[in-house]
Amino acid sequence: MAVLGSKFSTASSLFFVPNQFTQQLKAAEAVVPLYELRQQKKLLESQLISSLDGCNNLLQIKQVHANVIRKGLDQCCYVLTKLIRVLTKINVPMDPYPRLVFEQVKYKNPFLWTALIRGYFLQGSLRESISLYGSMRREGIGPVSFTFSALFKACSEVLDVCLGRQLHAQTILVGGFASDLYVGNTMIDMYVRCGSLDCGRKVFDEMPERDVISWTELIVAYAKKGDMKSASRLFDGLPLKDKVAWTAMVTGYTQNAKPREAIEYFESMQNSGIETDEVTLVGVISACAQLGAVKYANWIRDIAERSGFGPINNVVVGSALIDMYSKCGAIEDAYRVFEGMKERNVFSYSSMILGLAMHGRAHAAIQLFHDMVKTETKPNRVTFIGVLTACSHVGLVEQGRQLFASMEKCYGIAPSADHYACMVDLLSRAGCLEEALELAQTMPMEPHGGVWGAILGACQIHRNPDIAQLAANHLFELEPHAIGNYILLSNIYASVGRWNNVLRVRKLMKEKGLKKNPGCSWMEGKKGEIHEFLAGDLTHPRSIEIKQALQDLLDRLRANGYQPNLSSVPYDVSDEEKNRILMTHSEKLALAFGVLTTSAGCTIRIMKNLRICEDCHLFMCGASEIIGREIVVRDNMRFHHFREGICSCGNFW
DNA sequence: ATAGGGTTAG
Repeated sequence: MAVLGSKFSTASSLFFVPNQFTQQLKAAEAVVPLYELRQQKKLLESQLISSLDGCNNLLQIKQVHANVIRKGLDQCCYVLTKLIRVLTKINVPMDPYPRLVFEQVKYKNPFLWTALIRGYFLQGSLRESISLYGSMRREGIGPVSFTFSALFKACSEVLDVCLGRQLHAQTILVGGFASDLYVGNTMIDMYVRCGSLDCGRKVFDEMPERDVISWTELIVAYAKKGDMKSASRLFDGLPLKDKVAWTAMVTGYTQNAKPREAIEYFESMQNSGIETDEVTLVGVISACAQLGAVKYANWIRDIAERSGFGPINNVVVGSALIDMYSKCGAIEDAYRVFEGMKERNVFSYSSMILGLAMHGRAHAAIQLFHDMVKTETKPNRVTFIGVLTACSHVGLVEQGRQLFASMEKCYGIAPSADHYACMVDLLSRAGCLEEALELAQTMPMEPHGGVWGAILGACQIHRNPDIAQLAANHLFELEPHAIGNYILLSNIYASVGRWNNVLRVRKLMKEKGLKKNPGCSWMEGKKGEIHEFLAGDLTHPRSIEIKQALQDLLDRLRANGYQPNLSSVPYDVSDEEKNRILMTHSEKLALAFGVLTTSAGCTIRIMKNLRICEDCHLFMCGASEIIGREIVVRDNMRFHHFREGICSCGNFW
């Protein structure tokens, strides 16, 4: 090949020596079979590599290795590098097997060296790894930037920032590598993954040359830390913004609970002519899920479908859409997406199960779980959270116990504190407060806020101020600033008329400088605009009409047997005053507005920032019957579908 | 070959 190459390697041979032209042709003919041979070898290599990719045990790898030797590729660094990497992946000790593979190659390239160095490193033989790095240098092979990239990658995998720093020093010592773009980028990534964002930033600032990857790495790091200000400042300075960088911003805002900004960035991204892919879509879909607005939900779904990443063929987009529609209150749409998907994985099932549970369709959720385990998709910890939540919302204590027991026995999943929290929730809601308390006190790990919070919540349903105080004591330690716990405890005391205790809790809140969140409800208008209602607030332009509509509703409800639940007012005031306060609750204002502005037969959808109170719940039940409409309320916990006087939660929330 | 992604309960 080298001989042939030299024969027509210069232009002069072609143009100035005519009698060589025929030689050229002959040479070309000779090249063709060689070329084919090369293609064949390439094909063979890639076949062997993909079969190595499919290996997950030593025996399979050894078979492929035998095949490699039979085909005469026992000196091919490309394939053997892969072999060593696969052996590393399944944790085969570097000595002796991978080491032997390495030794048998006469001309080792830097990739092969690096594979072995990385292998030793990942298996904890740091010294061997460093000494190999020394031998490599003595043999005059590198290091190449790739070696450092691999080593930094290894550092970030084992989160060893100390060694990372030493290697960083090496890159400067050896000379030149600290300014290499690849090395720099992997260094940034290493520091960032190890939690040293500032060091990553320093590397970035000192790099003589940066590319969009360097920028994006840092943007993501700032976003993950919750510092969107720094992230967006960097992004603004980025000269060439590509798809990944834009997506990092969209997703960053989503992950920091800023859905409107995420959607804004997505729109600017589209306006800049950057194409959308599935990763971007997933970020925006999550943002729409947080917004909870059906209008946006349909908007992004359309975009997904038009861009060729629709839910039918794309399992990730599909799963995100299921979650989004559930959180927008459109559980039917969520189910239609689920049904239409060609492929479903554990995310799709878990999202659907959680969605059904959130909407009070517990039996459907449990049924879906049983359907799921008949398929090849194995449930994971999140799936169990979903199905246990479902049990708890309909009070299926026995079924919940069985499922909980089956986690470890049938699926090899050790219950986590969160799963215990579900069980405690299930028991305490069902009225077994003592048993729930005992489980919280005997569970194998320290109970977290979720566990005590479940008990506290159930104490309101079952009017048990003593256990409530006990749970609250734990909560005040674990979450001293979570205002909801204080309010809940005070409401529990209020509901049984222990006003002294109510005052004590209020005083505690005051001492800690905690202020009650005002209740707030909102509705999506016909054009997608948001109408917001604060408790007791009459600043809406149509508040006179709203007040009148609410009064009409109240009169009709009373005529139908509704009696206001006065214990929902946590103040020690007259019954008359209690009656008045109840009618200022924000969800009632929103309901009256909904009655005024939507046409008959149309579902009224209300969102609320706090948990719906008992009286409003009762009121909604009655209203759904009287006006003959479905009312959907999303409170901070879950969805309530009120239809013909009955709520999907079975008065159990 | 170094950058971006979906489900979590009170």
